[in-house]
Amino acid sequence: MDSIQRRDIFKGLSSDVVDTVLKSGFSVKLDSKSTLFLQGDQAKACYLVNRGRLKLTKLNEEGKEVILRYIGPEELTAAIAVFKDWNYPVTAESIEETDVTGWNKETMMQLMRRYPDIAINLLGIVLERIEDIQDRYLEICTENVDKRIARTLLRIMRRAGSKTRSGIQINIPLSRQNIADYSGTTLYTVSRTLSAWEKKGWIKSGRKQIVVTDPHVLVQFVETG
Amino acid sequence: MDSIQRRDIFKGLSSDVVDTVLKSGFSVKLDSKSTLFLQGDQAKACYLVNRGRLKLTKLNEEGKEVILRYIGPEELTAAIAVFKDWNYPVTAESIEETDVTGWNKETMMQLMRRYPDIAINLLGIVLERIEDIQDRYLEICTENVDKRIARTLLRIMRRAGSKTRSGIQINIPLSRQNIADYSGTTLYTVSRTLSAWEKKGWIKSGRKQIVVTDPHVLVQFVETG
DNA sequence: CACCCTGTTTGCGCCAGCGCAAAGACAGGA
DNA sequence: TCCTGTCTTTGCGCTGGCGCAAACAGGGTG
Repeated sequence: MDSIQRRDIFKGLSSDVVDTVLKSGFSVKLDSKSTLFLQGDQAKACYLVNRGRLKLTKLNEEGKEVILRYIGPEELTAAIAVFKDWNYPVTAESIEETDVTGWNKETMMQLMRRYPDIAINLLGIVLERIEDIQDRYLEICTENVDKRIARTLLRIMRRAGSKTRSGIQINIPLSRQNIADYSGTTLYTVSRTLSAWEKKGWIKSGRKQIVVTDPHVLVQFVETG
Repeated sequence: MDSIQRRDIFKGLSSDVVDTVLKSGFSVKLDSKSTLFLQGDQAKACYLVNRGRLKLTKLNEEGKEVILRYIGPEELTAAIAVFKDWNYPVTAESIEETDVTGWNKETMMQLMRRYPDIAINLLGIVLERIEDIQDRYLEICTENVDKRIARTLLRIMRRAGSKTRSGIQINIPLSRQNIADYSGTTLYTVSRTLSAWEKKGWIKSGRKQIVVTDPHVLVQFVETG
């Protein structure tokens, strides 16, 4: 799934062109827990994360939330903003200090026409995202909670994990509620499930932090019963 | 959601160019219930439906199925095929006699480089699809079955409904199982739910066919409790 | 050090929705 | 016309997961 390299957006472009493109964007610095854009707002710009991390969430009418994705360094979000009068379908909020580069609608459209590779790269990125969400849609339709929680941990681990002596550490502050919002369940169920796994020695978890001590057995778990 | 017009893929192109593009594709004719491509196969081409309709489905390891989308005339599918060595993430099967135009990987890539508008249009199409699936993902995470079934009917109705004296008829043969696979539930639950709505006069249904007699009250139902 | 705030755990009861089983309904073919 | 295969309905019992409530844990702050 991570077949696409980071900084994909510039793949195939000469460094001169990359410079030009970067210069045509604008820079935004965010504290932790601040909002880059809000679901429903008129979409004005798309963004590349340079440092830090964004959380993309979506709310329904009653205020229930799901997490669609975390966007880390060298990743892009809000490609939607390139088109017409669409609104942001999600909310983007920083979960730590974050720097991003933004391009507004017209700029990005001009860039894509001048450098078709940008449009093509963007297409590749969006296609990768669609695969991810389709996979998750299938999972939530067909698999029970335990497996979905396991898949959530593995997913996030792969994109934001680092090897330590005791296992693979997830470098995002993840509360039980966050995991629930990502897996389509509740904080209670996540807590119970993680407790069970901790007893089995599959993971070690503290407040808002998780170490997957035995990734292999977790993978086994999602693949077999 | 249907803000994007059909035949979007050619938007902004002169009719000469459209001709060229169409000529560079190949034509495929399918009987009803035949497979255009299979999930997991190496992705070789993307397709535009000229006549008929495709059903896009995705299976998990245990053989459980979800329906991701129906692809009707003037709509495109398998944009994924444009890139590298990806495999089809879904299966496309005709649900009636269907004619499609296909472009293989290299051809499409050349076309996009020559006519950036094609890449841009494709991007727009894929972005629309991602919004749709994200909406559905949110729904299945946060809403109960009845609402999801209602939304499914409305969705399909909007894309494949025609006005008749008794209401809006859905022009796709939809079994209870199909609706279940689209809504993330079971055929039993769909059957019970539709029975209830039929008693209330919201819909009229026969074997594999549905007429929404009162679309307005259905909309009301999904929006309020 | 004490306090508070936020996050986590766990017991308990409940119910939405699942899924078997069996009957019923309809379409198309012979 | 009857028969067969597919689709649909409905009764019934069960259970996975929800969600309240209440206790617990631990980091940060004054």
